[in-house]
Formats: sequence, structure tokens, C-alpha cells
Amino acid sequence: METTGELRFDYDGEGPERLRRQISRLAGMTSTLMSRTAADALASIGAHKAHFVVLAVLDETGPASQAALADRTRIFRSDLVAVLNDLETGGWITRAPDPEDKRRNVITITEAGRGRLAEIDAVLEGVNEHILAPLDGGERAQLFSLLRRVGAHLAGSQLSYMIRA
Amino acid sequence: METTGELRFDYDGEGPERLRRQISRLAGMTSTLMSRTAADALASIGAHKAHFVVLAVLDETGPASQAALADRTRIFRSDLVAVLNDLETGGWITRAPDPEDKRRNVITITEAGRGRLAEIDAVLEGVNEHILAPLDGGERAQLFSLLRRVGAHLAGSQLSYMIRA
DNA sequence: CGAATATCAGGCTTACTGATATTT
DNA sequence: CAAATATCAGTAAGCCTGATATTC
Repeated sequence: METTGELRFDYDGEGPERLRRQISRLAGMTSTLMSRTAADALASIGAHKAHFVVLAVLDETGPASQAALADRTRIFRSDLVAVLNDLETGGWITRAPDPEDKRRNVITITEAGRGRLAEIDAVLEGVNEHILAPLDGGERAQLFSLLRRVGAHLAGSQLSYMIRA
Repeated sequence: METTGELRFDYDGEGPERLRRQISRLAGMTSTLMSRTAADALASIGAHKAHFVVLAVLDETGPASQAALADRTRIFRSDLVAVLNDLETGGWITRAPDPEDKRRNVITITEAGRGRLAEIDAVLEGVNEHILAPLDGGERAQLFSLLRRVGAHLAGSQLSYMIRA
């Protein structure tokens, strides 16, 4: 009742038709391959997906408390601590107590952080290009659109998971 | 460097554009929602994805050793043990030593197992329908096709992960 | 006082690696 | 002896819960 493991990589039409019909299985397999591609590419420059998410949000939204950052990135507050430790060690963010509310830390992206974000961005652009290589422009847009529609629908029908505030 | 956490459920066009452009992120978020839907539905009848995969392969391909089953289901041999324990306890498979090769167990689906598979199949048909509800027939086919093409491409370019034999 | 904040300690699941005893 | 088989032990990451001390 504990371990499971999951089928992957049967894109060749070999597997049982029953398995190939499951959209959740196909999406899971494919997204696992995509994530691996992204994680491997980021690892080659010593970066992490969470680094990208946090830096991108900081760059766009400006300095924020950890709680606000957790909301915006949807990284759990408890997990965010280690991510910020990494980023602070790299000199890509600063973490300073908020003078107006001593419970809070103010997280700010540094100049080095913006450089790091650009670096990560470049890697991820290559990743996107590699993943989407077999599709033309219209097909890429189609894929984004279809996934977003399905996702929005499911997120709406699983409200229990969204109540985090 | 250990914990991370991941952004999810920002289908509303709020999040930073940089994040929304990542196909691996969108696919990951969406497939997580899909998997949760499937797992929850299966849990309601006390079933598991791995149960489905194993029973479906057994039903289609016939009795097999655990090693062969692991290959066909792409569940790791080590993880398969616990799955088969579950299925054996439920009376859905039998696990008997192979007289022709004492290293092997022969796994066979039982009549009850076929019934269980039909039951799981019915649940998963509802799951598929629920997930794909916002898409019409042509769009569903498009989604399958696009994901399969991307997946086949990535699986081909990550051969290292496929060498399991 | 109740609520929010940052942090820590842990759990659970999924993927995966490695070691073992047995048999071929 | 080398290889295959079933099993067990353990790792690592992602996701999540709960408890804590501090501050509002």
C-alpha cells in the first residue's frame, strides 16, 4: 500500500489501449520528461526551478515578506525557507527584518539576482525550444491553450486545494 | 538545496509572464491536477493507479513473471513487489512459482481481478470525461496528439532513461 | 487575547539505486 | 562462473501538516 511506481515512455503505441486512453497518464509521462529536461538544464548551472520562480516573482512584483512570496509563488512557507537560504547564500536576494513589522522579513532581489535570473531565463528558453521542437508555432499555441483550459477547469473543481489563505 | 515546492494553479493569467511561458510548468501543474483527480476517484473504491496498470497489462498480455511485468508496466521491479502484495491480498491476482524456472513467479489475473479491472475502468472513464469536459472531440484528439508527439521526441532524446533491460 | 509570521521537524508519495539470496 | 530473478533497504525530491517562539 506504499510504493507504486508508474508507467512511462510508451509512446510507440505498444502498450495496452486501456492505458493509452488515460489522459492523466499521458500528461503525467510527458510532464515528467519535460520536468527532467528543465531540471537537468538548470542543474548544469547549479540552479533550481524554485530559484527561478522566486526570482521571477521578486523581479516582477518587487520586495515582499516571505508569507507574501509564498502566496505568489505557491511554494509552501515551510519549504520557502530553504529556497531563500540558497538564494541568500548566492547573493541573489537579501533578507532583512521589516522595521514596520518585526515579524516579517523583507526579501529583495539584488543586482546579482537579476543577473542570475537572466542566466536562468536563457537556459529555460533553450529548454522550451527543445521540448517544443516537434511542434510548429500554431501547434505550440494550441498545446498551451488546451492545457490551460483543462487546468483552469480542474483548478475550479478542486477548490479545496486552493484555500490556502 | 533540499526542499523546493512548486507553483501551481495560476491559470488566471495573474502570475509573471516568465512563469506562464514555461511549458514544463504548465504541463506539470495540469498533470498534477489530473493525477489528483484520478487518484482521488480510485481511492474512493480503494484502488490505486498501479493496480490498474498491472491488471490491464495482465489482462491484455496474459500471465507473466514479475520481471516481464515490470518491463511492460514500467514499474520498477522493487516497487512492483508491494503492488503485487496488494493485488494478491485482494484476490485479484495469483502469484505462483514457475515450475520451469524456480527463480520466477508466475503472476496471473483471476476472475475477481477481471471484475476489479472492469470496476476500475468504469471509474477511470468518468475521470477522463471529467478532466476533458471543457474540450470537444477534436480538441481532445489534438491534446492527445500534441502530448504524444512531444513525449515521443523527449523520450527519444533521453535514451539514457530508457535503458533498463 | 487571537492572528500572523518565520522557522523547524516531521510525514507521505513517487521515483530510483543498490545489495542480497536463490536459481539458472 | 556470469546472469537473471524476487525481495528488501534506503535515497532524494515534491508536497503537505503541525508545532514553536516571536511579534502584532
